[in-house]
Amino acid sequence: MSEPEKRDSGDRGTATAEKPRLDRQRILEAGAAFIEQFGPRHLSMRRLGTQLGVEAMSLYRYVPSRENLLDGIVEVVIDDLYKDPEVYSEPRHGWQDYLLRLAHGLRRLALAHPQVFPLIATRPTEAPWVRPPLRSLRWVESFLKALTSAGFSDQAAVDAYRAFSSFLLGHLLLEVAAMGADVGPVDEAEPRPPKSTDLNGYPLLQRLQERLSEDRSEQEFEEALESLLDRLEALQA
Amino acid sequence: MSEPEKRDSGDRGTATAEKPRLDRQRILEAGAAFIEQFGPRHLSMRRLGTQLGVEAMSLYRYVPSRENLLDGIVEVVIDDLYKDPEVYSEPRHGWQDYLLRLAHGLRRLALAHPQVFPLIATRPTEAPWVRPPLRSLRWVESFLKALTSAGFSDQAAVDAYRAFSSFLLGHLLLEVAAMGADVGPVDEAEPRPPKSTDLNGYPLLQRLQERLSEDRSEQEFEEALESLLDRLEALQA
DNA sequence: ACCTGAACACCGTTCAAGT
DNA sequence: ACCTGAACACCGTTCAAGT
Repeated sequence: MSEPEKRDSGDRGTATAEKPRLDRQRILEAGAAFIEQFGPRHLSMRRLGTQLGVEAMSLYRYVPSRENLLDGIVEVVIDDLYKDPEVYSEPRHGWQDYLLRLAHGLRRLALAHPQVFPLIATRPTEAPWVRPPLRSLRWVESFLKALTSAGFSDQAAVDAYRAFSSFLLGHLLLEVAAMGADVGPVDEAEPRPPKSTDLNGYPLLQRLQERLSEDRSEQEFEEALESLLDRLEALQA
Repeated sequence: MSEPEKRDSGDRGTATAEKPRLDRQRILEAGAAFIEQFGPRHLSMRRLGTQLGVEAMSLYRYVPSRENLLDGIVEVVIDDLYKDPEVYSEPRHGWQDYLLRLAHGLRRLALAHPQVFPLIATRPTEAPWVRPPLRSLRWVESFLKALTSAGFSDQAAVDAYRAFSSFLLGHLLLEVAAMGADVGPVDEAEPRPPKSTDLNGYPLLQRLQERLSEDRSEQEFEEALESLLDRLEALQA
């Protein structure tokens, strides 16, 4: 009780700091942080081990493989969606409000984790009809409940679910890609040279290059989302 | 002239067959075929070399790196779009017809190369405003030309380009993923166990599972595309 | 000119061994 | 119970050497 917690070795000055102890959750969180910092391509069992002050082989006590590690990281990050106080898992002010909140919550999540989001969007899911970026039985159930309760037929609710997933996937993937995220493999070693593309022979690209480079992602998202909701409204019984 | 083309060694029965000779185009095509057969994760310089009856090191005479190889494969596959006789690079029957043909051409391409498409969708492009799945200055120019010529303002043409890319990316990525494609890393070694997910506690998923598993991708695509065109029509000056 | 062997610095993963 | 050292079968990439 009275003994201060200090071992004879003191702090050994390992890679990042003296970390408390290994467990699955800590490994997954460290993995997410690693990917956000260096990109998914740089995540190796060995480097993650070093980051945690441990040999790579120790990770296998908690994580059966690198693939499973990546799946776990995706889960850990997507868990934030359940914690987002602005996102409801069942509608409180109508289905449109529910969908708007869900869409905005996912967008916040993507922007907060631009390097991890491509994994959320592209890792295989447990069943083919569990579509990214929703990815979990729980959210699909929640989605279908919200819409059928609001008067959508079974088929209309399923169609809405598909349209909603495609919409989010396309928009958010392109948005994080534009942030320079690691959508697929990338080299962050080279910070992307200015790369002044040669636009000779492309008069419209020359004329519109400034407009093309403007960041209109927020307006884009809001307008497309609104248009999607209008379309879904037409599906309602 | 009279000599039959046969060397003293005869056919040595290498990996796939006695291939003519190495050059970049042949390597890229073999790479595309390899990915379509085994998935991107299994493509290594060494295995591709073997497939071509050559040591891995020989590839480096034509391809500076694996990254460059992947980029080249994407280009080779997307070149099919230029060869598609149903896709016009400039409008012949109005901008809607042009966009419909372009969208359908890309969908055909995705369905013909389900394993390569995720690379088309996720590899970094040469400029951030060159968005997948269009990916090339030439097509972006073509797109913007078609719309501005049809009376779209510069800003409206750019907005339409963005909406069109997001739409295609979301739909086609989810469609090939549902085909079991390698959207991100995957193990094709295991042919995906039946994986009868436990739906206890998810009453709607239970009730809707059949509907959720139905393939409605074509109708989905057509309806969403039509709705997109309606939306773009409203942007026109 | 074109391909290869050997080498380097990495991987993921297993397993007997240490504490 | 938890971590490690050594080993295996792979990687991508370089380069001097072979034909």
